[in-house]
Amino acid sequence: MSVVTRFAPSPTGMLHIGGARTALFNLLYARHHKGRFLLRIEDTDRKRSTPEATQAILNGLDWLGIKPDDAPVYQFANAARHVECAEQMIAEGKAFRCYATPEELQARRDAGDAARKAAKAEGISDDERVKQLAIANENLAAYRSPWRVPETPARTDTPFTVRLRAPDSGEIAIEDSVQGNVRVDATEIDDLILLRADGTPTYMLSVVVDDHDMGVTHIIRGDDHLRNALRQTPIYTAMGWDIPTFAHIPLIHGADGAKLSKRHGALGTLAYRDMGYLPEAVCNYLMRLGWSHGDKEIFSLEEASAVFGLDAIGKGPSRIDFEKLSAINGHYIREIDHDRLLHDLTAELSKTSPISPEIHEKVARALPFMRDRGDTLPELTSAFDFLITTRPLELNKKARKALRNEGLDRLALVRDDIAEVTSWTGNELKLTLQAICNKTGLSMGQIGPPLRAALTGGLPAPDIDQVMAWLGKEETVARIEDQLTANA
RNA sequence: GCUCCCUUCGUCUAUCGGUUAGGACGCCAGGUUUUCAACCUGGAAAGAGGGGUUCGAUUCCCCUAGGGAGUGCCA
Repeated sequence: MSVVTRFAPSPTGMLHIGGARTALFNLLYARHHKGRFLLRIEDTDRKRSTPEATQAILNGLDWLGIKPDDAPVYQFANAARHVECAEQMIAEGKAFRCYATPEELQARRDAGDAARKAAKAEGISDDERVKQLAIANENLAAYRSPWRVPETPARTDTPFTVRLRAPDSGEIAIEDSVQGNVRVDATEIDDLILLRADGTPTYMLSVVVDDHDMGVTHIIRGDDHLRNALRQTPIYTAMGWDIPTFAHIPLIHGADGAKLSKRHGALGTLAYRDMGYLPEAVCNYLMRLGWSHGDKEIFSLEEASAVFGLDAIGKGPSRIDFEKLSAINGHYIREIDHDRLLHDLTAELSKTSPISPEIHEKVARALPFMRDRGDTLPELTSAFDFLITTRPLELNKKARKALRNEGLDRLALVRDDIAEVTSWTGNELKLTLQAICNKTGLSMGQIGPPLRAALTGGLPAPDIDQVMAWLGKEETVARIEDQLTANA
């Protein structure tokens, strides 16, 4: 049987980093088994689902390079089918109509909670406490069965929900590829609601029906759904369907170990793009969060899918670490295609002010030698400041110091020889500087600093001969002249 | 509260009863050096605690502590 996986987000917000990783794992698993990876938008909550959120999710996946093998399925479009299944379960006595109102249900829950709290708060004997707890639990258990109406009388006058008739006794168990064998007593599983009072299907029903209809064989999702897997298996059983393989992966936490919040990184995936991260870096980082393959750190999607397996996923939650994300991003900044990096870089540069064709050309020339000067696009961008800055240069403290007294003399000393260079290449300029050293008896340590100060204003920059080559003769000489005249 | 799950350097992780407990990020030191990076070399850094099982436990079992998830007519 061919593997089918799916990613099933609900369109109520951005595609956050945890969702992206879940999608990634599903993709990787399907690829590894030469199966199919599908996307389903779980929009059954009409109040909270928005088209904007759907688009944001689609865009986020697209940016990461996570492409489903088929058009997305919109869950709400299958509502009629879901209702049909619920009705079949009613007809077969596997589901029932429940006439309890939300208020009644809440009252029951409150009563149970209150009794339990009271038992805990008051200083009472163990015997008494056990008794009270028993009463409280009985109250809670009571909310399973009293509303079961076997004959399902036609009571159209009262609103009702449709509930699954969950097993009353025994054990419900799933064999989870990540969590292992998870079993729970049947009394722990409630008669979950299949159809709301307004007749619409709930998530619980819809996922099961859609997963079955889409032929999903492996459900890989966050472990906040582990409990749901236990609750959903009775639906599969009631419908006489095969239960798919589950794999509940641990959630991602913020750097402080707490649940991911807006503060940490529960940002939309696209926010990472805007922060200057490359999609392959985000993918790579996400893959390694909770999954590993020996000591290997760098994976392309292809490399990862070749070796991906559920058994290598850890059970504990992992924390997001932006330092490491940046380091991996740096790796990819050094690796990706020149034109693409140039494109991204100029886009980043243009954010502050539009750049001229001349500057663009200089940046393009310098880029191959500048790649290791930043792990993210903004960092890399600022490394080009010395090139982009306009005359007259503003000198920082260090540069001013380098251009005092003998520094200025030395600058004057090199000016003519540099101005006479005809073949304006880094190599030629390097030789020129060496020749000046030989001629004057000065060292690079003596002529370098003032020259650098004049050319960069003190901004960080690579080798001075390269700097001159990229600036071009005209700009180089002009920057030197600026300092000589300003300090004359 | 209850149910279920988890626990190796600060972080991500390797180890599938016997290792000087390995790698990566970060950190520290040194080297290189005309600035700042990069780069190279080296270093510090971990089995939550307590009981078992075993010739031998990070590894298997139990307890405790800590953390997480769930407990909706949300998904």
